[in-house]
Amino acid sequence: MLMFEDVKEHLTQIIDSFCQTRGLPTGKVEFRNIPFSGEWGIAAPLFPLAAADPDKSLPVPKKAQEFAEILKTQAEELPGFSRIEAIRGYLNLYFEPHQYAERVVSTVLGQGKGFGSSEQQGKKVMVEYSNPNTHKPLHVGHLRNVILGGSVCNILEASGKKVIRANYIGDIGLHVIKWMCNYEMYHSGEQPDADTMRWMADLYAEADKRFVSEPAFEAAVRDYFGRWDAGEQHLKDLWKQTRDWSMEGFDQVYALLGEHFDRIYFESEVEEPGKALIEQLLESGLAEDGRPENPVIIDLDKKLGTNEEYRVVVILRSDGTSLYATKEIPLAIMKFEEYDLDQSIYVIDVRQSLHMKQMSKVMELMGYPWANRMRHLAYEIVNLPGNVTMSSRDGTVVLLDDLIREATQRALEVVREKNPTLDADMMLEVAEKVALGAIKYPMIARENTKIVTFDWDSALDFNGQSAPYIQYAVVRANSILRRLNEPAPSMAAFSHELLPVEVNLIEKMSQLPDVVQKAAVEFKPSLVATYAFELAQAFNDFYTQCPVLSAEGSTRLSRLVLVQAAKISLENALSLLGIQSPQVM
RNA sequence: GUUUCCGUGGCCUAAUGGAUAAGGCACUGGCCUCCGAAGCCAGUCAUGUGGGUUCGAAUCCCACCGGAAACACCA
Repeated sequence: MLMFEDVKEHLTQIIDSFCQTRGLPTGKVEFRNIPFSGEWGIAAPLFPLAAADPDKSLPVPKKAQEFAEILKTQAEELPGFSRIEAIRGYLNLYFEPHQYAERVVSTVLGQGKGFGSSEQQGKKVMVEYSNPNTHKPLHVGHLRNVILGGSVCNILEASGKKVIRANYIGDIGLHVIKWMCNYEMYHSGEQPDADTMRWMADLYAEADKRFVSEPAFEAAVRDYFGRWDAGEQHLKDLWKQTRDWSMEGFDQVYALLGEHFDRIYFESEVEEPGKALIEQLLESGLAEDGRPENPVIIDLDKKLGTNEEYRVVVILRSDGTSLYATKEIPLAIMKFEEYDLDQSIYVIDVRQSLHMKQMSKVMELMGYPWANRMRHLAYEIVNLPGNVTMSSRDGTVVLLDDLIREATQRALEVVREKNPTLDADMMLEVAEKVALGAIKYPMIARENTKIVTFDWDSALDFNGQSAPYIQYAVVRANSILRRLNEPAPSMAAFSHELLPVEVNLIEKMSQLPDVVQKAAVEFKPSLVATYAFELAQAFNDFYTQCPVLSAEGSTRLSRLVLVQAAKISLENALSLLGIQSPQVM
């Protein structure tokens, strides 16, 4: 509870002086929330203190209870608590509910959109994410990366970091050559239609199919690759044009998802610097040249004296062409030189863990002091039911385009049914917000290291633990405020008897700043996703049990400000997840 | 073979080493003359196995079982 540091400090002083008189070490006691609902306070488990007592005449739980009872009498002078109890080795302090309700609600209302965020501390962090290949479609697997990366950026910003959103685009390679070759042979002169993404994707699928099934086409592609390497101008022009189309398609999707980037890196711009670096690595003796038979490698285990831990990195093919690692090395350097980063984060799926570990080690061996400030944020992939990995080759991918379209269509049907009086534009706007929320939420609502299984039924389910459930709570709150025929009060005293559901709602709201901090430190948007759902649950409990507009006098006023604060908290939590809140649905 | 990740009700997930393991889906039965039923209430069912550390373990350590992944010219 970030908002009640002063209370904790007082209590800490009491406990510390108790420790000093008994000859016990200080700083052993940490506070936690009381896990029972309906009451509101902090708890101090005294077991660590009891275990540290050299006097072992009593078992730890009994001693903890004894300490709790002594501390209870000493803490009773503290203001602001309605009740203090010593039970089962815990010292529980229950807040005076009205006072703290006012404190929480006025903080939320005072900070508004900033509630949950902390002040800037000047630390600079780059987050690289999304990283699509041009000329290829985006599918549901890419979605997890974009949503996770974007959300991590939001959360880091809210925690007080300066964030640079970076995107590393794969704009060269076999996939690009295949696409261009197929285009020139079968679609020469054609232009993308309004749905650029889709058009590019269809042509890519066609090219890939020909590549594996038509030997003549495969031969043509190889010929193309040769001409590309020779630097034929015509191909460069075509490449630039088609890459632009692909980038336009990405921009459409990013706009729809609400994502933006501060810095775009292209693979093509780091290829030559990479090759130059390889020469340096060979001169310094770090790399070994096996050409022409074998590739250029760095044998990390040999250099470090480790055994099967870092393995071997291949940094240049035996024919002298570049690889992933060739380009990663200059890119990492460029980032730190350009931005003087405190941290450089890579949102990349878990299968590249070894590779990321190797890259960081290579940087260290090259003598860069920032090598240990690179961090791989690994996440598990998105599977299909039955543990089937999505593969563009097997045609098992679920295209992002199709998913968004289908979800929006479904959402539109529901909106039309629930809210038939809305005009058509508004219906579509609401349907998009609901659909996108529903799609995004499962991508970040579980731990990064757990596999997400995609299936259409649950992706299009707008009930239960889902974004629409949380959005619905916002809409309900908004509905109350909309029906109010007078200006909403800016603040009110909480003098009525608070029901347990009101206390729970207020307590949940108060936790947002803590949740954001923790999510930022651990790079876990899932904590915010879970929190947002619990907050919505707390609001729904409140909504069903506490009449607002029909309540009397001060109860009505205090509930009105509570509704406003709850709405702000819900919207802020959703916004950190990259999910928008409709006002009606 | 080496290494990493994951094992919690029928299914999916949650729980700074702390109190009675929390929700969602599905299923069954209730709740709209009352601020929006995309909601609420009620019911059945769970920490892979065996050790260890600890006052206390779903959580930390070891072993095993089961699943996934990575490990020299894909990214």
